[in-house]
Amino acid sequence: MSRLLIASLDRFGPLSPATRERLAACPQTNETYGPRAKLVAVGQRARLRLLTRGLAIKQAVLADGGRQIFGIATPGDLIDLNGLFVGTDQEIVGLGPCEVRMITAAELRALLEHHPDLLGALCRAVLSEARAQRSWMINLGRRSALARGAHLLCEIYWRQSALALARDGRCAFPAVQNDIADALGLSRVHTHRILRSLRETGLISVRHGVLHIHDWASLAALGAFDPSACRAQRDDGADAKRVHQTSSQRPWQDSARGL
Amino acid sequence: MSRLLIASLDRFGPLSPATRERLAACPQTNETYGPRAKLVAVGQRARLRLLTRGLAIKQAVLADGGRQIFGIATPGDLIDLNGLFVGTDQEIVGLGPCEVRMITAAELRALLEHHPDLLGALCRAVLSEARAQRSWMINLGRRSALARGAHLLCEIYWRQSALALARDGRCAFPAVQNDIADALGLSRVHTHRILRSLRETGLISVRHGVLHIHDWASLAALGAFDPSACRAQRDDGADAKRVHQTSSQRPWQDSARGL
DNA sequence: CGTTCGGTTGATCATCGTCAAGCAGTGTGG
DNA sequence: CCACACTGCTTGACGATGATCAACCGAACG
Repeated sequence: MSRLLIASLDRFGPLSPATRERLAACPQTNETYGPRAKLVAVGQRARLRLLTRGLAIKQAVLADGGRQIFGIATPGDLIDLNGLFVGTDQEIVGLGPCEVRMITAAELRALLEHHPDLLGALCRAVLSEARAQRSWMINLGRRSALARGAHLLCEIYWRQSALALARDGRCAFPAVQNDIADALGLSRVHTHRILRSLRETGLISVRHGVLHIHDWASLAALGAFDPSACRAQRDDGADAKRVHQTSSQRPWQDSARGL
Repeated sequence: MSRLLIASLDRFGPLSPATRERLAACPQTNETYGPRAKLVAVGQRARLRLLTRGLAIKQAVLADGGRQIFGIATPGDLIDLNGLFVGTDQEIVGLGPCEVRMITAAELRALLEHHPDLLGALCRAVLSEARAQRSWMINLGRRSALARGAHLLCEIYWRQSALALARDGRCAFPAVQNDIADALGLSRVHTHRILRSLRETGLISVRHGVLHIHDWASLAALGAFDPSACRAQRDDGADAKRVHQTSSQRPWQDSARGL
């Protein structure tokens, strides 16, 4: 039952059949978390933790008690890659209820030793995360508060939409205003005003943890949202011409239904 | 003459002797750039470009003409890792005059195919860059303009200090105020005021491309600077107990002298 | 000698943070 | 069933922070 993990890794580059078989034979453990649970703590080492259900935020708590959110994780994301070689420096906290699938640390070590193409896939995943971080940085550094908010909501929706977790302009977003503030680098009060403004201009509404985007075009324009920054990166080098990308598409959507 | 490249990679985890030999046999080309030259353009693929002299900034130019700087590169940094599998999304621009050493794309491809531990080192380097980006994000999102400026200057100095490129509170920093503004997410005018404030309180001075830090303790406190976020990450796993770390320390300082 | 580039300054205004208070929903214990 | 606390949302008032506009200066350079 490890199709999920294989498919998620396969997004980042073709795995060899041998590696895939070896992964399929890996014993995996499943964990279910309630809302606001800490999925990965600072200092933990990687165990190929795969988020299979729910949304999670990547964050750091600062010495002064503040918090900066670095990004969000959606189903299919590996959330502990930062701990591959040294302990993680960011923690992962679930927004709504979450499910995580993982293998053992020993298993991961053995896998990495014998299957170099797995390391390649992980490397691509890390590069992809770094790219997402740069997009987030642009949001923090170069946009007004209103545009930042619009961009964040676009990303939330777009990423879930790519996983078939969004429909009719609606998707899950069980964050409180405090979370949004810490993601945008704004104060709690001002974040509220931003959201109200977006609501009053008819662009969005948020209720009961569900984000509803009424006017995608205007919201994307306001936030200068560029969907291309969200795509996973496969190797477009020598063997880029393969087209088995759509073969095992989105196998996690079954287990991810029902927000 | 490829000791530089090997040592720079070795920072990120022990390379096998075989890989090291293979790297030593690699033909490398050297390039010299004048100030403000573009070292890596958007869309380029990786060729293991190693910055051997000078400072460079990692940046993106936005659709509206704006610019966000994601970080700075110092000698010993691989500046095109983002292009490992797909084209880079960030460009690298030299501040002062720079030198870059690189291998051919074909060579890199061959290396990666036959030496999995090299991919491991690259993966660590990418993880390290991602961590630096998160530190940068905290600066953008959670600190006041003054603290942001102080933190940036601390990082500039600290990183060069680790390479023996700083002495007596002085180090190279040939950036114009516009660069600093785009690094901090501030306007040009306000950046000037920040710098003036730091100067008038006796913390720093900048003249002729040389940063002079008069009061490190106060500057670090003001910027909440945490040096631990700058260190390279070796594998602290199974084989962490090795102590040959200081063996070939900082071999690039010879070629990096004379800013 | 004019031009360009970068630094510098002041004035003014918009944005955003802080403080303080009230409100609605939810759970809890008496 | 009702007080009570608690959490998160909402609002207003005020002040601090930072952006924008405009102008000037000095050095480097053709």
